[in-house]
Formats: sequence, structure tokens, C-alpha cells
Amino acid sequence: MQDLLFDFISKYVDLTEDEKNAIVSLDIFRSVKKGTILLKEGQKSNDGYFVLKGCIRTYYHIDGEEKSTAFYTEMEGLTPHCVVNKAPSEYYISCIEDSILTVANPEMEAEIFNKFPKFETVCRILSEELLAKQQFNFDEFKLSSPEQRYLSLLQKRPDLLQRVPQHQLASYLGIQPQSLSRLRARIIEKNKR
Amino acid sequence: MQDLLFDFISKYVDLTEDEKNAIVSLDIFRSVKKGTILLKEGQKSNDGYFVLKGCIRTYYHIDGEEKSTAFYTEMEGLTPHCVVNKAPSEYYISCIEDSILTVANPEMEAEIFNKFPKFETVCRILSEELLAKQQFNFDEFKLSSPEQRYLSLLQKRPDLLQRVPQHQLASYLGIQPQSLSRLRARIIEKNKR
DNA sequence: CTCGTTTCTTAACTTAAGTGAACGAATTTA
DNA sequence: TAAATTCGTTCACTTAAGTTAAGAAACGAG
Repeated sequence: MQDLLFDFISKYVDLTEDEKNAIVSLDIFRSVKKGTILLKEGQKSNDGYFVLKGCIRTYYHIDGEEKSTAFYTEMEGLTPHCVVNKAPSEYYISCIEDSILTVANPEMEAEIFNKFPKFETVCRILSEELLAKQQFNFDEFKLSSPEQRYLSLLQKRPDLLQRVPQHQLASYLGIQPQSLSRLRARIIEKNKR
Repeated sequence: MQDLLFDFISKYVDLTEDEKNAIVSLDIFRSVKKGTILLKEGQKSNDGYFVLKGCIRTYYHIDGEEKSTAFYTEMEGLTPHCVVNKAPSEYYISCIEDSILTVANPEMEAEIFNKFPKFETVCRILSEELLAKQQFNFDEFKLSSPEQRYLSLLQKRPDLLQRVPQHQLASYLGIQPQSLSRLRARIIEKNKR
């Protein structure tokens, strides 16, 4: 199970047995059941998550409705906003499927960075890469219509359409569930003609 | 001028004279005129930018139109997508005002990280912070209407409304210039009643 | 200062998303 | 397994954004 993590890291740096053991000894691996809420609105936390298996989502409670904004699947990580700004969380994080995660806080990271500086390099490169990709995704979102965003999701993350309930995907696409339903019907209609 | 950078870095770590000199000797400070294009679509580049003074923007050429998606002002930095994915750039970067920037590539960074590891720590923390904030901004964007996004921009970055032509702000808000104009008229009308 | 271009606004019309409600299907839970 | 809840679709209606076009205002180059 932890090999999933080591395989992923090995794309960036080679790990010695010592280093692997240091990570294992941090006891960061967690198995969580579908539906588990990892973080609640208003709560303070220092934990960041990395998904080894399964899927977690972030969502907001607005006017009594859940609005999902992001989904994290295999080999994707999330540092909640509240960890960075040291304020109560604006959103919830929950598990969509039974999942295996790593959970770590900045203190644990500091400890391991101290012992093995190359981990810090990996983390720096990873977050710089993610930041550039995230900016590019944001650009694409701004430049396209709901229909284009749906079609692009269909291309890029077809798995999400299977794993995630449609009404949660709607807010992820920036629209209402009814609009997503209508938009899908429109696309099917177009393809028939 | 370079004190702008050192003041900014000093929020994260203290710098010795040695370290400051090492940065200065990299010769990364650039003064650029308004209108200068720093990166073109299709071009490959390894340069990242950090704005000490002025404003730069990223934009796409779509159907012969410029679509602006991001603006970077004082103490904001940008690593273009093409630096990360080693592919030709999908977008342009240009200067909106006469600006003072730092321009650096990964090799230069590696050099300084090697000499002074604490720079790598600063960069890691900065990009992790930015990533979490960026994700939060993206969430807000998805959850709000064009009108709400405009009002929120008015609150959070009122300077942009002064510095940036309105038709460039439109695509930044994910809408057409005419819609932004209409939307503003609507808001003024509401406030009158 | 003037001419030409760019930028902003307005208007009329089209298209699509938001909203509220209803209904059947699917899923959960008691 | 039955009842209850959640989920997805559809419909009618409202509201706002996209589109096309035209004209006024601001700006910039020569």
C-alpha cells in the first residue's frame, strides 16, 4: 500500500531504505470509510492529505446546499486553505469512496525535511508544478462555457463521471444540477442529428 | 529597487549580506517597458517572473481575439505553464505598465538553492501557500455569478480596476466585454434606487 | 493638434443558465 | 422489504449572458 507512495515519489527522486523507513515511522497512512468527514467548516486543522487510493472532495455549505468544488483521486494531494491562513476552514472535506490517504502536518514535514533535504526539493517541485497546472486549468475554465467544460471533463477525467454523483459535478463545473442535466440532453440530441 | 525583493523575502527568512549578494550576482533584475511581450504563444522558455513593480498579464489568442486570464502585480510571481510541461507556451505574457521584474530559470534557482538551502524552503512555502490560495480563489469563482465576481474584485483588488483596461478584465471575470459593461450599468442602476 | 485606432457603451435579438416544481428511479435505512 | 430520502430528468418561466452592430469617448502616434 505504501508502495503506491514510494512509486510516486520515485518519479522525482530515488529513495534509500533509510528514507522509506523514516516516512513509514511517521505513521501517516490512514484508511478511511466512504462518507467520512475529514474536515468541517469552521474547524481549524493543520493536516494536509494525499490520496493513495479512493477519492475525496471539498465542498461548501451555502444556503443549506452542498456545493462541491474539487475532487482528488489517486496521487493527488490537498493542503486545505485553513492550514495556510491559520483560520477556521471555509469548507468541508469528505471521502467519496473508501480511501487510503496520507495525513501529515507541517511539523511532521519539517522533521522529515530536516533529516532528508531532498524531500523538500520534491515537495517544492511538486507544488510549483501543481501551481502552474492549476493556473492553466483556471484559465481554461474562464475561457469556456459550461458545455465546453463538461465536454473537456469527459475527455480529461472520464473516471470522475463514473465515480462522482452528477449533482456534485454540477457545482464543480460552476452550474446548477438541472443545467447539467439539460446540457447533457442537448449534447445527446446534437449527436443524434 | 532590489530592496523590494529583500523586504519581501524577509517576511519568510532573514538574509545575510552574503546571501543578498549571491542573489544580486545572478543578475535577475529587469526593467521592462509597457507593452513588452515577455513570452509568445508557441514559444519555449524556462523563465519565471516575479513582479517588483508594475503589472504583467497572461492572455490567449482565440479566434483573433485576446483573452486575458491573469494579472500579476507587486510581489506576485508567475511560473509559465510551458516551463513546467516543457512544451510550447499556450499563451502570451506581456507588460501592462512599465515594470521591474526578476527573471529566473530553474538552473539559476538550483544554483542558489545549492548554496543557500533556506531559499528552497522559502520557495516551497511560497508555492504551497499560493497553491492553497489559488484553489480557494478558483472555488469562489465557480460558486459565484459574473456580477458577484465583479463585486468581489471591486472589494479585493480595487487597484486592478484602475490599472487594467475593462475589456481585459472581462475575460478575467469569464465574460464578454459587453456583458461587463451592461453588468456595471445594472449595478449602478440598482444603487440609485 | 489631428487622424486613426482602441475602448467603452448601448441596443435589439438569440441562446443558455437560473429557478421552482413535479415525478419517477435509484439508493439508503429502518 | 417497505418507507423514506436522495438523485436525475423534465417542464415552464425568468433572468442574464452571448452576439452583432453602431456610435461615442478616450487614447496614442505622427
